[in-house]
Amino acid sequence: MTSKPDSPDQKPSFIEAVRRAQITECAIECIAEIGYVNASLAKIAKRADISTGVISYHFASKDDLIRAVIAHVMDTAVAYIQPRIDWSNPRAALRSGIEAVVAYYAAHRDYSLALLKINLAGGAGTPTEPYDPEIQERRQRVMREILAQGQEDGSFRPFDIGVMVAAIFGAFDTVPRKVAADPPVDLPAYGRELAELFDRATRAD
Amino acid sequence: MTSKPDSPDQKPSFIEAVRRAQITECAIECIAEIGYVNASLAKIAKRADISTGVISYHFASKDDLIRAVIAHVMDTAVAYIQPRIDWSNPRAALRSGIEAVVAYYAAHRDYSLALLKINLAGGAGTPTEPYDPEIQERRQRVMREILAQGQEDGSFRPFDIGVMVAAIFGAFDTVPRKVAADPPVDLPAYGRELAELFDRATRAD
Amino acid sequence: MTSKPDSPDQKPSFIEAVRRAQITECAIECIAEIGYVNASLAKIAKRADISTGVISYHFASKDDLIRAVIAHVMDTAVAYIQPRIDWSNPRAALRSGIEAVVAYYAAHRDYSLALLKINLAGGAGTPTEPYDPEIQERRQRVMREILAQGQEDGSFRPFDIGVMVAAIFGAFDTVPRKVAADPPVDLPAYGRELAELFDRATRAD
Amino acid sequence: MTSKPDSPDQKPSFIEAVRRAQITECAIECIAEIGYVNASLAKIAKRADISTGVISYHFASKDDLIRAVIAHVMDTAVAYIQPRIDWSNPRAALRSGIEAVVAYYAAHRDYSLALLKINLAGGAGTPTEPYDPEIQERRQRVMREILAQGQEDGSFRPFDIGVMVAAIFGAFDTVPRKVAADPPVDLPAYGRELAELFDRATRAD
DNA sequence: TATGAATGAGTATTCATTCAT
DNA sequence: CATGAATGAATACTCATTCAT
Repeated sequence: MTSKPDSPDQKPSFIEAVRRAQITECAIECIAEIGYVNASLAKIAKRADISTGVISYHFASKDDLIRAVIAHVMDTAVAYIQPRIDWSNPRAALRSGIEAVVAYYAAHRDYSLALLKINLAGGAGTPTEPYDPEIQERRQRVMREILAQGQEDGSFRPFDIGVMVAAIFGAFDTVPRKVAADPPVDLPAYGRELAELFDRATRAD
Repeated sequence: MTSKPDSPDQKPSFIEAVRRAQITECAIECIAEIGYVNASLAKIAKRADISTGVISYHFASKDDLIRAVIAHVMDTAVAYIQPRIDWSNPRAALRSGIEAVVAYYAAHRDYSLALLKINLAGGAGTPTEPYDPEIQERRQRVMREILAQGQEDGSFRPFDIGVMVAAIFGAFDTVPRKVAADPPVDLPAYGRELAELFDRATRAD
Repeated sequence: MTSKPDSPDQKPSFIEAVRRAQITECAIECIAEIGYVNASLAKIAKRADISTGVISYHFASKDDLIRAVIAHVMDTAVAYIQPRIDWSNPRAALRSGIEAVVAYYAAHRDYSLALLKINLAGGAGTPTEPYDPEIQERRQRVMREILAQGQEDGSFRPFDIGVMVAAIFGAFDTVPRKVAADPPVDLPAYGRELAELFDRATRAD
Repeated sequence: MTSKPDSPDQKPSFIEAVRRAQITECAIECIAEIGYVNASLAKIAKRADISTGVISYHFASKDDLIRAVIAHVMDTAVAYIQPRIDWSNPRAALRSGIEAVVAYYAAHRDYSLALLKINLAGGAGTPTEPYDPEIQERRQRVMREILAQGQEDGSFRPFDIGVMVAAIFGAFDTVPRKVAADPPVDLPAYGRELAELFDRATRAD
């Protein structure tokens, strides 16, 4: 749905895939480092040591590239986080989920930083919406499920799920800035702190 | 370091102040509406119904203007929030503080939205820092004090203050997006939910 | 209807008018010389010895500039041709009209050449339509009137007016290529030949 | 001077000829449909469902391809029109010639449209000449002969042959735009009108 | 032969900034 | 003080062409 071959889905051709991956990676680094605004195709190309035309050759537009970036980040995030969630009960799921996200952010600082910056750059035109609202939805879906389950089985108190999810992801968005902070932050501890924080914020009684 | 180059720091001159205020205000509206990226000096000037040269005359650079925007937003925020904090005890201070911030965001949607967008656009060059780290510091100072007091007098449990502050402000940053959400969000309720959330997250026992 | 000031119609400001005229003139020369396709803003700017930004400053877009070119050519053409038409009777009107058009083309070779090239460059998207069908309409209106009058009063035979007008303007479009031909063409004679041609083609009997 | 650089002018090789024909055909369609300007090699290649490199392999340059297009159109035109000319006398030849050309245009709308658009796009550099003056010469040769014969045997009045030929072809160039006009034009009638027009314009007395 | 990947110049347009008036 | 005009660099994107495979 992203790329250029209009003859629907032939074969992405090995080198094509490699190039796209390389460009996507460089774009992520660029955005993380200098911001979404300043990450021009020229700068991304220079970082990849290719000509700008190459990017246009492999991606239909800058928007197409950005969507590839988002997709890549989301995919790796899901792959990393999903198996780390302990589904034995909602409280455990929440704690492990939060810690997994922080761990992922710690492991892929550029990825999460890039995603954050893209999401807040402004997007289509509507002032309040992030780059792609559907992306936000996908990000939050699992967390929403955990909270709903916990309220159902009585392990969580009756709070507004939308507010809680927003707060949790608001907290997540602070992580990238901490990753390379000086002095360095103990990220596993950061994750545990957040887990404790939201466990207390959500649990019954 | 800010404005007029020639006369070192003589008289801010009435008209000077008025113009700066007018331009600052228009810049805020512009940034909130069309995003930091798209808020060019030309567009800001058009909104203020002045020529672009006027902006350059009163502000040394676009960066200078943005700093003025930040300063203005911060000042009004402090003026709004400060007197709304109930200092009778730390827990009351935290709750009232959180609700005051949300109320401020609700009342000055453009201000907070602009600030948020500026902070995430990429900034000076350092990868992890927002547009101006000192600004962030100022924003968080009061909240930090409240938490410290509460831990001292035993009304708060022993958590990492840095993490808690980050989480609280992460939650704050979600508010602007909710302000103009469709369907509209009940913002006082949103503030109360957040207050309850962080009260539970912080209180002793 | 053409230009940039959105505050509807203040004052075109002397220098503004001068610049627009200069740029329009250079655009005409460029298009006439190297073709509509190759007449990039950069080349037009170079010919005017200004930076490309100046063009963008005075014209909202390239399309806007082209429309200004068309309008300018049309205006001068009407001003030149209109008073040269002898309205004493349809046959005289047709002959004088044709000769006036050829004379205009001879006098303003670049203008007519530019118009011709613009009209055939392809325009909006529809394959058969010229750049702006309405322009074509305006060009042909007077000639259409003359022919209709002549058919009414019996001085012209009953032919299809649309075909005749097309043929006449088809003949006009050949003039620019003759203007600078080598060996040079006797243009007044060319005009007289065409007048004779279409007089015979149209007259009764 | 045209294609393959290495083997001077050995064997055009069957597949070579086929490919060239295919590409030429697609180029014509492209130019007719989206205009000479927009008909990039990439788009032509896409239409032919081949890679862009193939075009560059079979044609030395885009210019070379365009010349092939012109040649192909000219060849088919001659093949179509030539046998339809009634040579019994000059007036019959003129009428039948004109109707044959219009008929050809009607039958091969894309061909004539493409030729027209190429000729007016700007060409080599000389301002007044169409893409290839020699082509124009070839187009007009037969018509020129007919007119000369008619003047010799007294069936045509003494007019300037150059002017008359120009007018006739000027009229021809209006046909492609009529072909796909909305509402549709009755083209045989159009041809008959033009024939009548130029018969009256040329005949003696 | 044919391909798809790559290049580098070129496209229109926007931008922050400067400066004479 | 303010303006409008001008600049030159930067923007995303397209193009004809080349070349290793």
